Amino acid sequence: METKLAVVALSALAQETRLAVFRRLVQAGPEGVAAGELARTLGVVPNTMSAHLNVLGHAGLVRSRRVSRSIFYTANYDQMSELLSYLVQDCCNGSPEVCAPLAMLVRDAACCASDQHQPLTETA
Amino acid sequence: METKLAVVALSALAQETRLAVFRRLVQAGPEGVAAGELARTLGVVPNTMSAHLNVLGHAGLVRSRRVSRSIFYTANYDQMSELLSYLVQDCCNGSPEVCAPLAMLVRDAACCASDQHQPLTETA
DNA sequence: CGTATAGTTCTAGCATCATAGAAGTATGGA
DNA sequence: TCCATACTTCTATGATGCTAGAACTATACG
Repeated sequence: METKLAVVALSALAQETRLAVFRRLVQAGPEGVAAGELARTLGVVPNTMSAHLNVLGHAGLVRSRRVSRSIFYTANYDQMSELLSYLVQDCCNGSPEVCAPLAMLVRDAACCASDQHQPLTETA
Repeated sequence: METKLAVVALSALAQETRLAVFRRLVQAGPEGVAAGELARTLGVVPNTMSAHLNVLGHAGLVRSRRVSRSIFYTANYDQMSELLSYLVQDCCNGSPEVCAPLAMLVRDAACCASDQHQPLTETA
């Protein structure tokens, strides 16, 4: 990840409402949550929520898809993983063999994420 | 980690100079880097750098210690781990068995960090 | 004590961001 | 076509943040 994009992503998360939205979407999984429900449950007027979602989307942290009249937002796990990787990257330069696996794990944080692999909901 | 603190930490990292400083300190390891050297190498005047370091310190992301006339700053790996944990926490609520180990790994990101355990440099 | 080095605090100006009212766009149903 | 629902875009205002000049504090050394 590039520095500028990392700053944009961190700025997007550095706001109480947006951070709450993002974590809610992370927890919600691939199905996502409608913009209206996010606004309602977080006590924010729709236009403000829309502005926040726009910021998160511009940072690549969320994606949206229209379902009838609602617009569902989902967390972009890949982007989140890249951001985490960027933060721990080259951690403790002296002992990379310790941090390398961590970075890989973080990179694999695309759990139940992209459409390429299944959510693994059957194990529960 | 509490929401407010997470926002403060993310805000601290959501700025180009501060993000560069933090990553440099993450890479530098336990020894840290002097404030003056950070200012010089990143092309920032000392007082501005001091302000940035103050923000990072207030967020708990860095610690400082005086060595003669210089003040050395080090990354607080524990706080970083907590922040990463906070972001991936409860990821994909449907399949926690996938994300739980990830969260634990991130929590253990205190590699070569605190004075409690060794850097494990012998594996190389 | 006097001077140089290393950082910090004070202060002010400029820029960016968060918020919400009002208006506009898109979908669904009668 | 007409209306209701669901979001978004436009706009303006108040708040917060970044930056750097100037002055201040702390350490080192002769």
